[in-house]
Amino acid sequence: MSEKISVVYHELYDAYGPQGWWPLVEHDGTNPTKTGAISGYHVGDYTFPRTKKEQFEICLGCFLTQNTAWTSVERSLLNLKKLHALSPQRIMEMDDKIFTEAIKPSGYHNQKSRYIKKFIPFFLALDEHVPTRTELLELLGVGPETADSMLLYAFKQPEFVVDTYTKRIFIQVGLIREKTSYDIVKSMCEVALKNEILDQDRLIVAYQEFHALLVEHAKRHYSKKPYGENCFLQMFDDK
DNA sequence: TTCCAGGCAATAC
DNA sequence: GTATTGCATGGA
Repeated sequence: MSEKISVVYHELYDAYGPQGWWPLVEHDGTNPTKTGAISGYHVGDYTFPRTKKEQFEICLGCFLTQNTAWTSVERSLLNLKKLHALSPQRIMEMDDKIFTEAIKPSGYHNQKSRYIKKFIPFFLALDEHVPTRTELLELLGVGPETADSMLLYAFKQPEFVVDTYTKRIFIQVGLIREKTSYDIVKSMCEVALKNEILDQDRLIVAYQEFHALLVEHAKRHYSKKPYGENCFLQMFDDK
């Protein structure tokens, strides 16, 4: 099973190349091969986030992208940028209604606004401390995917991110069943990559790329039914 | 018009 | 413990 996941990772990497996640609005890099991308991807540069502000922007994106297309999230982030409100301090100073209005394009804005306003004191209190997964999961609006996304992309911790796309692809190629739990899928991916990548920093990069690659592949072949049309991964469906 | 998007909390069984 | 349901905008 580990071997098969590894094959999936390498097939996707060969097909699409490095993805440059997590996108940042203030970074002007692009990846023209990416579906639905406007800007902000930093392909091949794994030095991000380089500041607390960039780290915060990633956390913000983790909330905003819950069940929402990234293009919509980007619209919200650009609204905030225009208001000079891409920092935790500025958002706390802002009127709730103005903040909520700014993130309206990404949907569920009333709940996401509350989640983020409650998250900010937690974020500021961290200072240089890296939060644990458990600490994050205790926060309102932070479930397993949001926690892992923050840990992997904002805090550079070796925590694999599973999303609906990941499960959809894995079901199609016969790796899991419909009801396989989040934690099981996460663990399967982590074990598979740990087996072949011993260096910690490279492992984190591989986690980052694998998740991004699964999203990219799913956007192309698993967004509309029937899922998996023209998906080249199914050719490796032999074990 | 209908379906879907880089989920989560609250509630029901 | 697992299964539903509400949350909401914007694009295909």
